[in-house]
Amino acid sequence: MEPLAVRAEIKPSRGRLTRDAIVQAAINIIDAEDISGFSTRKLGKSLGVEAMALYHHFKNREEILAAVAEEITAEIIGIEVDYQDKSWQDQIKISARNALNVMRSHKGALSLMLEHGKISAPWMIWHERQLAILLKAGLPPKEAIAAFRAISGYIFGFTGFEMRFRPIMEKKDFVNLMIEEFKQSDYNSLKSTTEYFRRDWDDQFEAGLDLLIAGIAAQIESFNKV
Amino acid sequence: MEPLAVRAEIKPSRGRLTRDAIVQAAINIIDAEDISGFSTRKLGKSLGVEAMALYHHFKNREEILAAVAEEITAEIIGIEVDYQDKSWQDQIKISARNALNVMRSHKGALSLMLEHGKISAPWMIWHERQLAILLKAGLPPKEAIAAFRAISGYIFGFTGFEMRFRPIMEKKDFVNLMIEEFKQSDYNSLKSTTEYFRRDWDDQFEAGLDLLIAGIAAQIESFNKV
DNA sequence: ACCTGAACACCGTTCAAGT
DNA sequence: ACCTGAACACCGTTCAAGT
Repeated sequence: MEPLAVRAEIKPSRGRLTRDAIVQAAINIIDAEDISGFSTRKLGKSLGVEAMALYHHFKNREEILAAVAEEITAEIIGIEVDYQDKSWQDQIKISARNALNVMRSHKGALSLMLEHGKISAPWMIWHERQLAILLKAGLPPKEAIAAFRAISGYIFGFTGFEMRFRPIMEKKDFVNLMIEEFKQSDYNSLKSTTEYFRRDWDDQFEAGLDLLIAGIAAQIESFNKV
Repeated sequence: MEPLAVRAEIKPSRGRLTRDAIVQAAINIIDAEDISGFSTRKLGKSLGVEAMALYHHFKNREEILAAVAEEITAEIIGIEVDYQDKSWQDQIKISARNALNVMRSHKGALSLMLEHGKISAPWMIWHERQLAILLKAGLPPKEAIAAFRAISGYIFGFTGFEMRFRPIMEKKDFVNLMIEEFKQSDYNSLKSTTEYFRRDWDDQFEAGLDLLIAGIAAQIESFNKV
């Protein structure tokens, strides 16, 4: 009979690794160090395991990153509360803001989704919910898809730019650098707006969304008239 | 005196490498093999040079990729023709379509810009031109920036999704797979629209842009009324 | 079934050395 | 000034072996 101590040491390391634990550890690394700081070897180490152990749960690195993208998509749709009593405009706004907030908490989320995202269950739920809102609001299928793509494109595009450029624009010397840059140029439109670029990201996000919603509302109205 | 043949062999390899040549070679690799297939060693080999020679022209891999992102941004704004006689709506549409076309010809462009893009000269020209159109159309600075961000966000977000999901959706068995997937679900909105998803990308891009333009036009009108 | 160790082919980057 | 060769610390992944 073997000493219990040894069994006790080995037992908890048996089957300890799960897909969920791996995905969570991967998200932690990517949040802290960006995608460029992610490696299967680091991931293994953070789980107290050799990197090769991961291959028992995932086919390869690509599949791990696809699972991370799916998990973040699940986070985006998961925090959506019941809002059936709200107008379609408010429903669009609430889910858009949720998406923005989740992406803000995972800086590399968008690149991850664009490079490794699959058509996953949460991704389909996102489609389903947005389409349901737009169809119920009165858009025919074809127009609903165009509106859906416009909204999703805007949300993720805006977020992508914010993630990349906001830190640069919010640096103390950004405006001075730009003014210096513009001195010998004729970038008059940029000159007159530079100061606004670094402020009010939340308001700007909402304002852009309102433009889109106004366009959609006008289209719904035109359909109702016929 | 040394034999000329040797000098002739060595001479053309002296100063052969330029930043432009490196960037072009990098674009070729990324277009053909995606970002994941890019390495400084491959890049060197494609130029007939050791990878370490690149370090004389660029500080590191990151700087090469930033230069690639800048070059593609230059392509996006470079093909914009003179359109001063068009309406602001058409000017927005033409430049949006140009951006879409360039991104279509460089599959990995968006990820590249979001991960390695800097506030470069062509990037500023893009801002300047779009803002000039919107300011001239009648928007105050703050609203012009919101509209600019909405348009740019939409263009790049839509394009990002198209690059990632269009190839998947256009596969022959996509609709069947989705129908199979939906059989035991209540994704009713998706069910009724699945077929539309794979078609008419150009029309959908235009339709989404029209929604945004309609919203902006309404806002301009409201400013004119005051 | 689940994990390790050794190995392979590949990375980015440095540094001293060559011309 | 521009490029190479050797070296270093890292990759992703495979495979046979351990429990």
